[in-house]
Amino acid sequence: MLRQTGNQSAAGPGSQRAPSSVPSIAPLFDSIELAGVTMSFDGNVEIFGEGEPADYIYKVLNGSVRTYRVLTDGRRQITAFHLPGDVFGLESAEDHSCSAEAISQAIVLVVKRSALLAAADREANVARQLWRVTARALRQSQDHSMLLVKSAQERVASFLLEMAGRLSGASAVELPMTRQDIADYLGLTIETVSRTLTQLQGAATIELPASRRIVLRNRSALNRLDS
Amino acid sequence: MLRQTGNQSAAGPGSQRAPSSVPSIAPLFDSIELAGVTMSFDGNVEIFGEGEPADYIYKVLNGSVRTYRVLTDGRRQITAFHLPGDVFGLESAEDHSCSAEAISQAIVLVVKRSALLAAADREANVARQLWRVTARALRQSQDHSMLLVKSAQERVASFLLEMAGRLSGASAVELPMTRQDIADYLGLTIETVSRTLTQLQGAATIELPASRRIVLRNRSALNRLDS
DNA sequence: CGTGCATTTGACGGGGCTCAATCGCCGTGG
DNA sequence: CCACGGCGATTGAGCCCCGTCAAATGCACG
Repeated sequence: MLRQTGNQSAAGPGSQRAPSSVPSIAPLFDSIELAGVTMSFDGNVEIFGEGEPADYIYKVLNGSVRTYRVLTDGRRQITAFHLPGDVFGLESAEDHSCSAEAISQAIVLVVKRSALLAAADREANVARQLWRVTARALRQSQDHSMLLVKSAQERVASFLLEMAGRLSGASAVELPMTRQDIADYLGLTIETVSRTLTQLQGAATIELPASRRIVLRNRSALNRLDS
Repeated sequence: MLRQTGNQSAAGPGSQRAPSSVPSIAPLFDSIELAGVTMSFDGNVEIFGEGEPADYIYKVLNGSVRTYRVLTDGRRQITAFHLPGDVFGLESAEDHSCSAEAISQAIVLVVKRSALLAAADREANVARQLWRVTARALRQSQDHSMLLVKSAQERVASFLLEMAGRLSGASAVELPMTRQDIADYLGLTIETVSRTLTQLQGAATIELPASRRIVLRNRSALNRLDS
């Protein structure tokens, strides 16, 4: 198993190379022999930084990744969580508009942007996939904007439903991220997130066997809050 | 001058056709003879609705357009304002993820989605432009998300700077939208928007000769608030 | 068992929302 | 020319949700 840790920022494929052929399943990365390189990042290690040249495009194979921006006063806003199968880092501009960090240990497929764009020029199918993935990210970003204007209860309920849908789809969720991550994603404080969760637990809407583990007891109540 | 008003929703090019050749300047729409159709919409008239099939892609030639979503409880969140030159309605999915309305009278270039996608399949250059425009919209959506976690003062300051940059770039701005539009864009109430503006006027940061007209007196103070 | 970090819980204050009244602008008609 | 009505915008009063500050609890690891 390959492992590349402590690799700070501006992560192009470094010394460790993947065992050549990676069975890429994603629509964007198959049909082309872009055979990227896989890299592994420890938790809280930067994958790329805001403002850095966007020379690579990434796909989560394992683990989870957060992309975020930092305001001048230090507040951090997480723009998206990326789970296995998700593509991130697609920028049309030269530079990344946000930073990316592994949440816990994550294995990521890395593809040279120039190679992908060249392939897109050659094969219309690749170009179409590239556009679809970007358009889907746009829709998700808009979904996220909708979150940010709701009440704390609505934001937390929406978040739980989103995560339950993306991780397993079952009613038991093993969250990969901390309360601080959740708070920065929802535009709340950790205290408000925590209080809202215990409040939902008190209403028998959810159950909290462990801080990272959440069981959805009453999905319709959550959907009602989702508004 | 062509004019097509009261055209409710699901707006495909209707009976009125443009005087054939439209000098399209936008990167996305030139280099192809997609010679779309221009349509005119009165203020507050729907151009397309959320959930409707996304059969067309649009570009503002004149006037301004808002795209928005409505939450189940009736709250409206404006996702973006589209000014002359802006492209909107690009969806990879079959259906529109939001609704679009003209703010005041607006003239819009309409291009069949299938034609644009076919052209993208034939010409790599078109495909690249399509991707670039979508990626830029993604970045703008993320910028918008950053707005929504700031304080009221910061949101209004950011909004004024954004609009000043997009309309003219000068320090005098003639806003096309109402206070309600601004509030729904910033995730605030009209009262808070209004109070914040008068507050900024009191601090000699801006001037309000008319409710729609705003003069930026102290740009650096606004930048400081923008945080 | 002790240390460190994440999470929870509590008390309190303030920023923005709600409800309501007033103002200002503009078009219409007497 | 002015009165009136309608609508958008402003202003005021009160309250509540959520942020802030602080302390306690739980949990993993040495």
